[in-house]
Amino acid sequence: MKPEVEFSDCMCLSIRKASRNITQAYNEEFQGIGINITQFSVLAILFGSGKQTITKVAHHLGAERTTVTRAIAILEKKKLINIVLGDDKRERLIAISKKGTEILDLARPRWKSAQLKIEHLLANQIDNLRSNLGRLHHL
Amino acid sequence: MKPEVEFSDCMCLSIRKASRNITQAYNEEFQGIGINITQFSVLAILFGSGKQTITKVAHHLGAERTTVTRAIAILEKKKLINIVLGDDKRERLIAISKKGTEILDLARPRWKSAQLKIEHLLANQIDNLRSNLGRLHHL
DNA sequence: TTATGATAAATGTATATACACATACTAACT
DNA sequence: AGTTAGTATGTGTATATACATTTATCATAA
Repeated sequence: MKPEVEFSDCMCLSIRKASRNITQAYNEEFQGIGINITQFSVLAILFGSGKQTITKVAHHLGAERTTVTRAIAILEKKKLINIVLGDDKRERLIAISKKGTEILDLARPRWKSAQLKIEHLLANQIDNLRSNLGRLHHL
Repeated sequence: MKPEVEFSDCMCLSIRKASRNITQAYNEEFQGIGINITQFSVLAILFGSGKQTITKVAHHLGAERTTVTRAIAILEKKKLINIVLGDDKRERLIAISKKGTEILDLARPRWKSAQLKIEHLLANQIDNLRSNLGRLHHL
């Protein structure tokens, strides 16, 4: 009765598929706002935690630093952030701009709408899912 | 007692982070094999379900068609697949090659090892997680 | 002060992802 | 046959992701 591990059960496939689905769902909500969920995430962190280095933003997001570097470049091009050199001149300190705050205000209810759809879909399973996703950080 | 929806609870962030973690875990197992988990997925589908169009591979993976087009191009460059025109000349039929089968054989135990690590980590929660990820396909 | 090791960040390269658009072919209707 | 709608795929562009390497700066020991 040994349970065979089947490729069709690949957890990597499952989670990547779910990740694509969710990302698209959020991005659909953001249609016409001028930012996507990735950019929203960065702006929300900057708004909530204030001016900080790219490395710290990456930690907040749980993302690779160089990935965040590229995201920051996009936000800079869109004038949604301001960048200044730190006292430590290796650092670049990133802060949300006025325009960034305005767009963030526009985007917040869209985010909430997407989030509520998922919470509704998952109903009582949401904390469970969150907890299980959390375990995967220990890989 | 209204539960406020907080950005720190963003499901999109959680799942994308988990997706990155898992993908990296699988890819670490694949070190030195010459393929990554994405390529493994495509080869495994071709091996299991035989020669088929790009569109069908995309359906199997639950991925965007054009994403699969790019993945197929990489596998072709690596000589891990063979491509022939279908009777319907719009179609390109993709089949795993001899070299592809050999690498798949090498990769299978690596995949299983990564998969077992996750199943072990999640223990009795695995079916639960799978089921919850499945629900997200209805977005 | 200089040499050295550590840290912050950028860049090069490859791949993953999505969407809009273009192309080629098929099928079906007239 | 000619038109037209639908289908399979490719390509352009933008962004996301990861890893290796490089550059600039800082901190510290000699």
